Amino acid sequence: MLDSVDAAIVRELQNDARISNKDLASKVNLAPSTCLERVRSLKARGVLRGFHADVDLGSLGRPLLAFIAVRIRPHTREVVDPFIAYTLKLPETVALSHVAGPDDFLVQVAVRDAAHLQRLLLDGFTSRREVAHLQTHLIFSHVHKWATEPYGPYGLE
Amino acid sequence: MLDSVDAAIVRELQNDARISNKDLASKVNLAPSTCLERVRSLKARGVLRGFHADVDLGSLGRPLLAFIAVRIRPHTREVVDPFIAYTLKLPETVALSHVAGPDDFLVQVAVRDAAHLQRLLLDGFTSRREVAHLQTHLIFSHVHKWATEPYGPYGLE
DNA sequence: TTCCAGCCCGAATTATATGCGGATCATGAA
DNA sequence: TTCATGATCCGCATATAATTCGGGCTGGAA
Repeated sequence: MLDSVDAAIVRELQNDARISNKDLASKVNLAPSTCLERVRSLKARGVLRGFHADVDLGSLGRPLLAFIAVRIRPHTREVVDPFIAYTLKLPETVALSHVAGPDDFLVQVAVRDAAHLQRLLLDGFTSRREVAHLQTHLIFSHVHKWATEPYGPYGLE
Repeated sequence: MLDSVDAAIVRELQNDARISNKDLASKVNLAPSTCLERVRSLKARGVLRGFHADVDLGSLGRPLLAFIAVRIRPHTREVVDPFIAYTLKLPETVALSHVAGPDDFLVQVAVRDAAHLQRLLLDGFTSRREVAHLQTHLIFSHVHKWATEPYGPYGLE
């Protein structure tokens, strides 16, 4: 379990993963050496899974975001697993969720423009036999909340 | 625009935002001092927006993920803006997308369990006057692809 | 009480980050 | 072609930071 110091470390690293160990230690009131051990422990325990740059997709030539809701038929492991592997290999794919409900997957994609999206849909999805239904949701704006508060012992909810 | 060295730097920082400047420089074949300047420039130009730890939500007591598709009525700025602000303040909210289509918003939430989700839906959403329709999609699995390849000059697509 | 595990700290040692002067190179004007 | 200009890069010197390690403190078990 996480104690309050772990929670503080996690929060700071969610806010700024490139903070120096020294500054991090100072923010959570630990000596740098101790802080370093804490961070290592959090990584070892799988709490901290990685550190990633948040990049402006427009600068990468992919300013348009969309969700693609996909229904797969048949919804069996033999079909689902390859579909997941395939989708994750598409350069346009940003995130993939396997969900419950009428739709089976929600694929978040980043593309250059509408024409690119159209090509992706036609060539990348509807052309596949297992894809039974598609619905596209253009994304006007998207906000990711990088910091998530712990729920339970250290949350008050 | 990004040249190929910028693209390489961005890719490395997407993979590991806590890489040392020295190691990063070595990976992209630059001197550390030059690499530092490149990274600063990428931040200044808004290409690198931030660096964030990827945290295991289960460790934070929120192992259950869901999308909540929300329809708002009326869909006017006077109603939409406060709804966005409200939703982003909920501790359960992880991401919020304003989308085109029958649904107006897709809210990604992280909760402790089904009961928590139910409470969130009833007290946090359906109780609000502007919320006309809700549909919840439990997320069985979710994969985020941290690295996105540039599209255009440096992509081959 | 004694031992031990779990945490924490500070000092010393390495390693890294950063500021700067100056070299190199592509470009475009004369 | 020649020269000025700006952009980019590098290496070195110095300031900072990361990391290791020995040891102290505390609470619980025996």
